[in-house]
Amino acid sequence: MAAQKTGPGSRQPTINDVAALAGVSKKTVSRVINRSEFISEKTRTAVQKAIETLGFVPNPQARALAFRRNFLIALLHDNPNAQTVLNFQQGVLDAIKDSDLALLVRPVDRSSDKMLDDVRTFLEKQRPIGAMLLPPISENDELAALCDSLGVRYVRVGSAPLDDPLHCVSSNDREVVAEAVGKLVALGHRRIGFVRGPVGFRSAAEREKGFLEALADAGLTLAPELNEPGNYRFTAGIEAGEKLLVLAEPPTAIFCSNDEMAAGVMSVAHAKGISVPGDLSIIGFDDSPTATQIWPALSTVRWPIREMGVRAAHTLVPDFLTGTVKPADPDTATLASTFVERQSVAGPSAR
Amino acid sequence: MAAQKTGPGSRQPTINDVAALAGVSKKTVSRVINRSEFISEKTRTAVQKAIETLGFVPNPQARALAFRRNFLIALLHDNPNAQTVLNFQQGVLDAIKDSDLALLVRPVDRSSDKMLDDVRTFLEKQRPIGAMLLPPISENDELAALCDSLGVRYVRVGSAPLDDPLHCVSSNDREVVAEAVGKLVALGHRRIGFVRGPVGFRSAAEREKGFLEALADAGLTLAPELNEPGNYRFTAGIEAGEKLLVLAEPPTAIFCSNDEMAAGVMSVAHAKGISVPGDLSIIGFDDSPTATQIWPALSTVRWPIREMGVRAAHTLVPDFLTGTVKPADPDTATLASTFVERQSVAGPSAR
DNA sequence: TCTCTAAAAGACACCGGTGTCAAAAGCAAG
DNA sequence: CTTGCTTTTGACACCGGTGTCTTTTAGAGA
Repeated sequence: MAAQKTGPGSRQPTINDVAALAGVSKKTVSRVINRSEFISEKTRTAVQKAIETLGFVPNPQARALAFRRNFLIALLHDNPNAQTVLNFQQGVLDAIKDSDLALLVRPVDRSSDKMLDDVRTFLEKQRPIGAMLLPPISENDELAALCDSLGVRYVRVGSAPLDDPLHCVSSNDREVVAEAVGKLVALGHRRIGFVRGPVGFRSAAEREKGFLEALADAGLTLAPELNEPGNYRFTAGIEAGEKLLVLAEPPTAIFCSNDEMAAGVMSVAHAKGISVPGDLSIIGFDDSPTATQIWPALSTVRWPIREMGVRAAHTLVPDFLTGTVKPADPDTATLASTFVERQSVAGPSAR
Repeated sequence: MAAQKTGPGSRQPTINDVAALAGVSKKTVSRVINRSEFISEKTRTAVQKAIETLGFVPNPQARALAFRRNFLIALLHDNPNAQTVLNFQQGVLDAIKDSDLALLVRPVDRSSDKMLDDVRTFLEKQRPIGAMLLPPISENDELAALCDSLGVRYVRVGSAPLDDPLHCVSSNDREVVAEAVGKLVALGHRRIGFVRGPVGFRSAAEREKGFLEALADAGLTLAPELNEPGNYRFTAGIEAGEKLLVLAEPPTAIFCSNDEMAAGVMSVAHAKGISVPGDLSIIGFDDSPTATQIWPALSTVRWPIREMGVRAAHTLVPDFLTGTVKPADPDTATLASTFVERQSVAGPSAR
């Protein structure tokens, strides 16, 4: 007798509707939804049929409440590079596709002094199971501590291990930068300029290490006048270019710690009539969209950001991801970046 | 007797804890949370204090359940341009900052034939209050119909009104393209090439209209050999450039329907030794990061994407956004794009 | 002081699921 | 046909809030 269970109009069917239609208790329906093993095949089939007939979809809010845990994971980033964020996000979505999880994306303002409070408020309000921290904010230890103190799991994504493997997904940037710069050396370059990333960034330090390693391997050292500071911005590339390219003995190649700065250096070269790669080889880092949208196309290092998203999801919430897209090699937390050769690199011109 | 209400360790305080501490019923606490007017100042203050003492944050899942409505809005996009998505998202977040809403971001694959099913599943599962559709998927009428049929509000974001104002936030791309091309004409350009966006895209059609309008206003027509198809990709710009720049009488200026294609055309110009802007002026559209990361910097049209995010949020869920960041002019659904002049434009060289 | 009314506060069911534990059903062995 | 066990199912409380309706309190007027 109780009110018409399928409801008037388009009310969303509930577990009670399914139970009524299948002639079982709601708890039994719950068991089917959650793939409990203590249920007979016959009942399971009947309930499944009722679920399909009604087009029942469990209410995630109600489940979250009853489970005392919701099914959200958060992606915190400070957008240094939109494409990177989106690619990573795509990887995470690949990984959680067939799970019950949903993804909340949250930009944070690293430069704000209220940053920690903002994140705290966000985490307290949404109570995600876990949070993924993209660089550069992944390098912030206070943030990781905050997650810990709130009982929110976290994974830090970075260019080198930042924490124990349980909390970390990283790529081998240092090695690949060394490889890339090694190729410059192999081509015959001896005066190789360096444009650094911002001070205090782990990624910048790793790239610098890789660069210096490659020089050292070749028995070279970095002349002070070839070492330029930078901040990952295009304008820093311009400034570095303006200095490096007017030297009495200018470099024949320049490694820039990211693509944006490499684009800046390249602009200066164009403006000064310096041919790339004829007179100057340039290598960047990130394989951002810009890398293939400038001329000549930029040789750069691509980090496996989408795969890192998959990996990060599996590191963060392995218990929620049975039977979904898996990372290629679940045992290593470090994924391989690759050097992508394009037209901005050639041997030094004979002079 | 009842278990220690503040709980062992770090259990999140609930409304019951607050009620107990303040010595009132949970319903009264609920009234304070929801700013009910039927409550005495004294009680409100006492409850507020208890809330602060405990650091109580209402459980959004429980609220969602009780309200029979959650506090989620969704952003659906098919990532044509990562920066655009992120800027729009930022605008939405600006708008919902002080509200109870949270934002779910969801990329969809426009080219998949399961796209509608995917979106349906997503909406049924998450049941957001509303969805924002970014171009190009905002142009998909089936998607809008799907939202309607699921009782999910929606807003379509586009380069021109796509629907009634209740469901639409747009920019005046056509006018601004006409303005930009008008400047080329004013500089003395007569042979102006055109690289179109993909067929079937509203944005491409609008930009084309604006281009043709400007020509018509100047009494010019578009010569067939100066009209190139495109698809918003860099390679399409390359192809268009390869054709336009080898003509017996090449254009002195080219309008490209987006920045990426403009970058392609510019690459071809560089490769052919054609000076930009000396021999060729180029205008793009989007003001993407690339626009300022190529040399010379690209003149382009910037659409007010972040402001559109704010506007979209207010159009979608005005009832949830009292007292938060407001759009500048709440009455128009159409926002103004602007022409951004940079170094890629000059008068035609005398020949 | 007492009555009446409006404002404030509370009791209790309910939103749609899950956990616990008890009851029912199924089945092999006696 | 029982007994005793295991498997399957269900009753009921509960998660943490809100809606409805009732009761209590406060204040104005007689």
